[in-house]
Amino acid sequence: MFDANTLASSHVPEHATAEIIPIRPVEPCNPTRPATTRCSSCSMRSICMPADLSADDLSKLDAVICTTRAVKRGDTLYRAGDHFKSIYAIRAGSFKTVVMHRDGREHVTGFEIAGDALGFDGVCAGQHNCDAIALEDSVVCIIPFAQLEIICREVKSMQHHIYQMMSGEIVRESVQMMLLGTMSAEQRVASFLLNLSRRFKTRGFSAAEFNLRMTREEIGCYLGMKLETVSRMFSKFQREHLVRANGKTVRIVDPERLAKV
Amino acid sequence: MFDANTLASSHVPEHATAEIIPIRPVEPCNPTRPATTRCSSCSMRSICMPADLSADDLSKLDAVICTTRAVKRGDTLYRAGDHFKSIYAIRAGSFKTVVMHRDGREHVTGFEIAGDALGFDGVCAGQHNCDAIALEDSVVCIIPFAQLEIICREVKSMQHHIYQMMSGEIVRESVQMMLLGTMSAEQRVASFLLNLSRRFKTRGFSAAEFNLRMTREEIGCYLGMKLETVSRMFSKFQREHLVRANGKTVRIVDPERLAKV
DNA sequence: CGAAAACTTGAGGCCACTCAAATGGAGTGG
DNA sequence: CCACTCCATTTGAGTGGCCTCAAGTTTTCG
Repeated sequence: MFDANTLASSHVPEHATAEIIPIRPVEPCNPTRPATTRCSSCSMRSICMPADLSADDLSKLDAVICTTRAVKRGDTLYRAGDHFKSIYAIRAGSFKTVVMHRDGREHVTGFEIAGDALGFDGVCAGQHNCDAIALEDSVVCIIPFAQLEIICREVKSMQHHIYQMMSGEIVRESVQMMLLGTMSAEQRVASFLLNLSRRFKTRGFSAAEFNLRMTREEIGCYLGMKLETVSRMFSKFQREHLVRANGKTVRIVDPERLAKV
Repeated sequence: MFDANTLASSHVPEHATAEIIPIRPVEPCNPTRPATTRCSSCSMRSICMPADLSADDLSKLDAVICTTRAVKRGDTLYRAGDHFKSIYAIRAGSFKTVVMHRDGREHVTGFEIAGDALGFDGVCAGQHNCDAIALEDSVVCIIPFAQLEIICREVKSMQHHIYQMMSGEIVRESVQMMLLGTMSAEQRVASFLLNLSRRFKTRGFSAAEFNLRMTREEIGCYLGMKLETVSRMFSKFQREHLVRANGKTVRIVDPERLAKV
């Protein structure tokens, strides 16, 4: 088996593997064997698809989502301006989405990890609105949107699920706008760490300790501050025994007090 | 006829009516007659519905969207936590959407005017995520979401249109995140004015002169700055002959230079 | 292993905030 | 219609948080 969990774990650096605790059993990764990409047997299904699909519905999905794509660290899955054709479910790895202003200014609009979907921004204008860049070697399921629309006309729960996913993105973005509009640098970094923690936990990893796949600069660009400020906040939290940060490895020591910052 | 244009115009304060130039003919408003709310005859249709609906499709829409609701200035259309049942198309007037943090901090996530849709944030969790508050006496079309989903399974172009609207909201929010994350106070206010201008123009009003329905404080809360700073930027633009602002009345004198700020 | 990239920390400056006061405008009641 | 009140807006003065610039250290990766 070659599922998302296996891959995700296989990309954790050696020195940190012991700290990351997958709840689901981890099976050995066999990269020589072609990926069997079927929603019906995917361990990410509970995260990226509705729960109540029948066997019949699942076979429809399997017929549509039959290809995956590997994206190497630093490569783009799509760029702003690219023709929109598919959305992508992250099977393994992680991405950042970046919007660019005409004057060259960049802003990171989100970090997406295994189980997240990418690409809904392209439906509106028929072309993507941001760059999606892999933060590590990653694998995505390719979901042709036209075919997904057909399924959604046939399967009510799929239809509703897609609406929920898009609505969820709207809600997450509005929360992020509040963060950017009203919070201090200290509060933003605290929120960021707790948010990542919660998402890792949902996916069966440790909520307390994890590895950041993004640089301080990328975090800063996401939170609307400079990389030096991010670094200072990490140091501050460390001094206050809220967090232990060692480079990319982060341990949240006191989540309650961190939330109250 | 009792359409959105008529209403919108009827709410423009007397002293400003002459400045606002509707492109479509304005018909007299007759508030004693019940509103005939039919998509098939609504002048906002080109803004809030797909262009290529057949007569048959339109009659399906008319069967679903049969009620409107008047919301007085300052009243809420819905609140965060309210059970989600419908989305709303603004027929006349304008709204702000506000998210609130546990600690009482508020952030304005958007200003919506006639032709815009409201409420997609509720699909995700089955309850609304923000408050929608009328900035002036307004009228919305109520669109029960469950029934809209049924239409979307039957009418391909409606299905696609809803996806486009939600995607559009995702894109607008990501642009706003960039604004909040990377721009100076001066640039934010300039973007805000140009954005409003463009939207008024799309709806057949003057791009150069319009009335703000929101206070400086609400603008500041939307742009992530204090009301005093908003006021200072207005004054600054006035000194530089980019904008003429007199209270709520704004005239954009030099849009090109304003865009380059 | 070596070069490049990422990270940390310090010093000083600037933009937006806070606090304060005066002015203007809208709505209300006599 | 006017006086009054309340809220919104403008403007000024001073402060502080985050940015800029810089140097040194650590980590990553070919």
